[in-house]
Amino acid sequence: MQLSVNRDMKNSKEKPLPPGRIKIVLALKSLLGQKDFSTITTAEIAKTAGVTEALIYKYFKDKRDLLHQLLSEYLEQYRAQLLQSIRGINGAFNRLRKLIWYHINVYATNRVFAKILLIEVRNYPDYYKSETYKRVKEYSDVVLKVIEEGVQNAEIRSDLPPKLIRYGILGSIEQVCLSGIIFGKKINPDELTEQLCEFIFSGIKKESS
Amino acid sequence: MQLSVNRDMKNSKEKPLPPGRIKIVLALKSLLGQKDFSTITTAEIAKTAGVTEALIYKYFKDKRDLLHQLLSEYLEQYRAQLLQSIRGINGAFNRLRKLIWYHINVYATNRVFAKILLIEVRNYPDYYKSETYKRVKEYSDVVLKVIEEGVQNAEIRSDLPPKLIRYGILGSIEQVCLSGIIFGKKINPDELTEQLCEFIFSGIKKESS
Amino acid sequence: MQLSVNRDMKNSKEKPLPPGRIKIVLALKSLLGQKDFSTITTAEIAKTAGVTEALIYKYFKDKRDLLHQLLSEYLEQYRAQLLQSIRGINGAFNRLRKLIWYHINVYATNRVFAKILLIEVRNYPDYYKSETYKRVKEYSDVVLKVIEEGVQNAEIRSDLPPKLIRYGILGSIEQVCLSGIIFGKKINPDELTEQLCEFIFSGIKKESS
Amino acid sequence: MQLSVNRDMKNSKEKPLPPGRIKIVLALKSLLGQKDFSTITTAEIAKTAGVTEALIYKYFKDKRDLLHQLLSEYLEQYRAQLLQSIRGINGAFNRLRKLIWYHINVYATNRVFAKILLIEVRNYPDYYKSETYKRVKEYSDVVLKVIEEGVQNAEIRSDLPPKLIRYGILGSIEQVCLSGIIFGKKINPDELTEQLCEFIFSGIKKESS
DNA sequence: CATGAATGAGCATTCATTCAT
DNA sequence: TATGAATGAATGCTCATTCAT
Repeated sequence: MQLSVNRDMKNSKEKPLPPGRIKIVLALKSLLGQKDFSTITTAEIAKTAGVTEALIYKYFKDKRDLLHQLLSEYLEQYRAQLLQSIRGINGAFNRLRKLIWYHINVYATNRVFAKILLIEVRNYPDYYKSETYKRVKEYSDVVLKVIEEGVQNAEIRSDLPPKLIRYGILGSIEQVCLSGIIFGKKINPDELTEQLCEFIFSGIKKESS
Repeated sequence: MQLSVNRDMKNSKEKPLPPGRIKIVLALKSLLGQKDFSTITTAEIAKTAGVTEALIYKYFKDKRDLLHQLLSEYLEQYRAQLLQSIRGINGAFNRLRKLIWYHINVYATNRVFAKILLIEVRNYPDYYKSETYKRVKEYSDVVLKVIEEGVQNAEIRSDLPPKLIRYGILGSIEQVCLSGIIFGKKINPDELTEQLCEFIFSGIKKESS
Repeated sequence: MQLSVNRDMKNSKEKPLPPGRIKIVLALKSLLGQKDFSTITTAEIAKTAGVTEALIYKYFKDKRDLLHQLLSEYLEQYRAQLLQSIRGINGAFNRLRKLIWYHINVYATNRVFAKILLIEVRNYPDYYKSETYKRVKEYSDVVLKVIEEGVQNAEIRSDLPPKLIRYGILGSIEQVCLSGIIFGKKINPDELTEQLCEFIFSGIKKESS
Repeated sequence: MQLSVNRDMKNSKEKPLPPGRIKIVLALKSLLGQKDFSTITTAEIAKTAGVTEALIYKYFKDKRDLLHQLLSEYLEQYRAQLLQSIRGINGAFNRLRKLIWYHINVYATNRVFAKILLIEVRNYPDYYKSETYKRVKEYSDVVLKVIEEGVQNAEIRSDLPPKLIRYGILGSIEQVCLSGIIFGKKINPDELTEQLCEFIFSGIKKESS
């Protein structure tokens, strides 16, 4: 579940990211584990990273951009792992179950990522125009694809819009994880996956299947 | 559901609060509807209230104290209304249903209050030592009493600690309302009450009754 | 050595000072025993006095004026006591000894007064134009008179200007008391008087006498 | 007697201090010549220095730290000069006389330094835990060494603890300079040194020598 | 690739003071 | 005689950000 930050996203053959940049992102990641983004100062990030504050602005437009890029790197990483994790699994429901488990497990094991995604970025009005939001959509498109395949294979009801189903799935996961994240409680992926699938599958499963 | 801030809590015959104080509380209330408490500045509060920043510190120890007092006033108001609303209702389950509905409805209709109570104050480590927390407990004691009466009247199982039941009820309400509050979605009190009661009642109802 | 603040200075037959005023002066006196004048706030004075801040400005032009008036009352009190204390004493040297002892004793027993007089007021450029400074001169005129009488009675050298002698006496006392006051050490009036007189008297005493 | 602030203390080969920092220290030094530290504002310091207030906090922890660092630089400078000035002088008494003169002369020529050291810093309770206090002790250790050498060479009585003697010397100098500093009177180093030595030497000189 | 130096705007908070009642 | 309400002007300090080198 470790995220490699020293590789460029689009093409892993490209030259590695400069060490200063890596250190900065690593520093923010570490700090986000301890406190809110809004209470983290650039001075703090620079000190933790062992670089000067000015360097942050060499690589990132501003403090918020740094957060967004960190999030992007996480998202890209998780999207790739997600794709990998459902490879070779047959049946829409088995794939969805795996997918739900993977998603909950990310939230359960990476609180920093969960906190950013579920809380921090949403406060900012232009989040939905951001590059980050694009990546979030890329990520959720993986879910959509699995659903659409399930519909085509006549496993999933065709009278519900796939997007609605995806919304239901991701929304439920969020709702279920959110309070755990906010109040710092443990999240049990196995149990939650079980409960959630129980609910979702019997809701969307075609009667005849 | 409007909270009257211009009356003293303990004794409605006492002299009215000074207009500046009222304006300040009103200003914060209005601003909390638009943005996070941490991003609201004293200058902003003062400007919105039409008073000077200094006046804030005449009536409140500091910015946080202002938030706490606002919350206190809400809590006292709601506790009184809550007591009023269950008067004349017979049966522990009917009382609980009313109580749950009332509670959810407060969250649904007063987002500012909900946001403060469920998110803002919790970040502060000494919240649990605060005067505000005392009022929260006063409020939740009303719930406890209803449960204990239900136990005494043999309506509610006596093998579960009443405090645990209260925790379950309030916890469920919170969990259910939290994401609605954070993501600004509508909360439907009738529907949620129905679902919640379904779950809670069949869990705690005595078999023999 | 208690200073009665409830009587007007110029005429003891006049009506007593209003209780609010008395309380304010008393409050400042008490606070000056604990901390510097510059760190004492009007809010603190008012609270200690049990009155509102506004009342301070009914009786005193400003915070500094309050200090000056307190000092004035002390000075008037001490001048009267000083005159009283040398009554019936014969001989310039005996009178001076008494006078020096009295002066040192005031500093020793009333640190508040000493601190104001020796430190606080001097920082203010217009102290020398103030009403307070007039009273200080009135006080030191008592010393001057005793010296001049000593000169006329041929007890004290006539080749030294009496004002210079007075300056020497009061200057020595100050110097000797100052460090005690600043560093909070005890001041021993008997001992210091002895040493100071030894020095001063053998310096200014006429050879032939 | 001018203190060069643009050089590092430990190693004169090190890179020079940034111009902003120098300007700030210079500005405070200048302002301290005109008014009390407590009445000097950061805004004033910044304006006098021709920099922004924020820069003060880049180089100094807070306003008080700036004062301490200024004092430290003075102290280090003076300690070095003091060591230099007694080089080549033979005999404990000659060395002490020089040392006393030097010390008084510093107070006489650098009122700013004298005021800080004798008045300002003492009000702060944690002065005695500060880095500055360490330097003061370093400085006074020079005095102690001279005394101890005098004892070993049988010039100074060995029945008195050297530390006591040092305390007596420095204490006398302080007491003698203090009122001059507070009341802004001139201090005559030659005369004061003469008087002080007269007193101290005949007190501590060994009978037999 | 990275830094040292510097900044502008803002922050919560304080304080002496005023004035209508 | 006394007060309750309100204020203007600071105060020490922070923070994200810029830019020449």
